[in-house]
Amino acid sequence: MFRLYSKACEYAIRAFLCLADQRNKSNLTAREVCRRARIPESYTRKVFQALVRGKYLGAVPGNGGGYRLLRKPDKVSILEIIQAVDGKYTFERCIMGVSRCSCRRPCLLHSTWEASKKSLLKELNAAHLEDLIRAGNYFSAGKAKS
Amino acid sequence: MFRLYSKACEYAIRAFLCLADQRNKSNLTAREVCRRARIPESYTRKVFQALVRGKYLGAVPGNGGGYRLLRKPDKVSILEIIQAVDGKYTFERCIMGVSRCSCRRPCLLHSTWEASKKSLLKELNAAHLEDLIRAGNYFSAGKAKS
DNA sequence: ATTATTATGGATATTGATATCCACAATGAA
DNA sequence: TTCATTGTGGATATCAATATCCATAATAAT
Repeated sequence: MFRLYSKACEYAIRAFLCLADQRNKSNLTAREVCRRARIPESYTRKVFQALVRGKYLGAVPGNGGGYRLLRKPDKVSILEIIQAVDGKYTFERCIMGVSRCSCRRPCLLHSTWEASKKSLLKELNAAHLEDLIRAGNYFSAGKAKS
Repeated sequence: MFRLYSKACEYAIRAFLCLADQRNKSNLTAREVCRRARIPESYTRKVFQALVRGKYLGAVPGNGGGYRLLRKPDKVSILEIIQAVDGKYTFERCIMGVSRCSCRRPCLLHSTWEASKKSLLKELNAAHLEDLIRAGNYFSAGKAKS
């Protein structure tokens, strides 16, 4: 079925929003982030590791340690998070599974999808963590059903 | 990662285009459709079964039998095929996995996604089998990598 | 009626995404 | 130094999507 992004990515977005909300305060442990964001801890830990390697998160091990956002919430778009977790080219693969699909050798849905994708990416690129938190539904957002 | 639709759906679209191209001629066996569309036969057979139940395809068993499109190619949109295979509500599930997400109780990405989805569905609804075949890239479309 | 052909439905195998667990390294506090 | 705390990395488990196989039913030709 349709999926905009992976589960790992869903958790990352929720965690980022949590960490963005915590900005300028002390860092948060993985346990605490996952508790607040209501996402599975053991799995999300793996996601964090990748995000640390990608320089999105800073990690401090040991007593008093935890994670913190390395970039300003108004500079991190949802599109960036998706690409950081699901891969830079997650939206570039041919939706018909044609390996050598391109404008010159288009698959059957190439132009249709190109048009749709353009507006999709535009929206995702325009949505920043800061905006979503300001929108005010941060704490009312329900639990993700894992 | 991102997926507009399932593999089953990808095969259905390719098969439908093949059957639409065959319109007004005799029906085609599953084997022949899959050979022409370059999709795995054993799996696609299962997809056909569902499409027969959904009244999209007509099936004739026995010698000389096969499948045929029950509706005119200019009346079948890509969106319809997707919904027939992946479920009518495949685009309606909350992308944040929030079970009770709605306009009144929006998830963090609700409005962002609603805007994106609107244009996406518009494109998919406007693309009909007839159009895609007329576009002329039907036979040049490469093999899907299974 | 017999045979060849074709779709159907059930059962099972394979694969990738998701999820969990545990030993280990790193850090701060006592 | 010793201890509690916390992130890291490897291994493994679980689950849903994908894929394959086989016995059976339906149909046409002979």
